Amino acid sequence: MPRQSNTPELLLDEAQRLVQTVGYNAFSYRDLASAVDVKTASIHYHFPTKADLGVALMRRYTDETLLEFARIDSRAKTAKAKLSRFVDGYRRTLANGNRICVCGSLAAEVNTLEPALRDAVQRYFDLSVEWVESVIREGIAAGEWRKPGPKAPHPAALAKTLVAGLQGAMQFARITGEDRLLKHVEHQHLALLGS
Amino acid sequence: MPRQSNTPELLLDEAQRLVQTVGYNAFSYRDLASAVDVKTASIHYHFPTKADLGVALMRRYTDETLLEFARIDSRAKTAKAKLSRFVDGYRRTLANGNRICVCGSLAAEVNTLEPALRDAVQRYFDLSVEWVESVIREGIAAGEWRKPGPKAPHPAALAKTLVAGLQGAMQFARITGEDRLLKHVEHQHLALLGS
DNA sequence: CCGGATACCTACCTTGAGGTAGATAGGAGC
DNA sequence: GCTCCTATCTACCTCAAGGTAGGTATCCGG
Repeated sequence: MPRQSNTPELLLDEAQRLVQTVGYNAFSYRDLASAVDVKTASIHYHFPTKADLGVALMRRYTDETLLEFARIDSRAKTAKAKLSRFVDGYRRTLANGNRICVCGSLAAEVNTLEPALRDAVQRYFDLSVEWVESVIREGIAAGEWRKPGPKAPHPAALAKTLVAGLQGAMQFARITGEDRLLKHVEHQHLALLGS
Repeated sequence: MPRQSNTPELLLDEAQRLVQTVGYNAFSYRDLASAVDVKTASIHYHFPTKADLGVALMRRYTDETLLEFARIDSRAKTAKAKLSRFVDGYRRTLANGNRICVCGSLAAEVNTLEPALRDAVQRYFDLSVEWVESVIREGIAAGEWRKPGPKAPHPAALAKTLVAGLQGAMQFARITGEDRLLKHVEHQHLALLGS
């Protein structure tokens, strides 16, 4: 028995997969147990309650997303390229077994979640919108896009509709099989920005 | 004991409210029973299984929506006015106790639903998109909006992103408290149409 | 006024949920 | 070699889920 097992990570992997495919309320410790091949009591050892597991999952998911933002910031040259990579993350998620965003899934059940978990979801959306908005402002400052006015909506509004639109598009696409929807959302926002 | 009770309707009312606030998997026959003040066995009398209740709910919800489309078609003069009324329906839903669309809620749990229920959700989205697309084509034909081209996306794409965007916006708005998001989505689509 | 249908009830079942108590195996440090 | 800690196990608990069996009250049509 190793002093440090990676069981918690394996459990979070499976929990994330299940949240993204069936939802938070629809999976049980038994599901996790059979997938990772441990007993449910062992899961309670690592995550005393399901809310603890949910919070741990959200922490990891948020950290990974912030890391991804940093990666995009350092590697993509233009604001347009940054947005494109951002949307591509959603596309890859959907392509990976018809998953949707963890927070898009939790958003639908938000009124059943522990406050700590609900707060984590809200924080994730806030961070996403904040980053997207900064990218939009950067693109405007760099002359890639036009300034807000009668034709171009404000960056704050565009950032929110992009994030919300992508979440909705993933759920919609998963049901209808529509595979170009995320691209449409991206292109429409680019068009509104004037590029 | 009346020969025809309205218990089924009351049950569907409460079931709909619960789907829109906590989700389909998060409410039980006990919840319905206590709200409508009957016993769970009576609910099984009207709706033998929960899937039956879900299907009945979707039938009613879809019928009401189609009726609403017909009302809009007969009362609104311009295509722009039609879209405005359409979006206003979502706005009213959200204003009514922070509810989201029944199908937006079910969409997140779609992989846990009985096939019949899943089909009903897909049909709802198909019907919505179909109607929105027809309104957009009507607006273009009437000269309200510009034809699809390099600047204006195709009606089919716009219809899908509008429906998906509104679904995402409702879920996003419910969490963040953002109240102008639906308007933003509407205005952005109008801008893309050139009005 | 009686038969049958409707709409409800009481009482119960099985399953699976989250969670707990306490025992056990095994590597790390003294 | 003993002890401690980590990680896991077996065995159990309570509760609530969806669902069923069978009874009963009420009303309507004949």
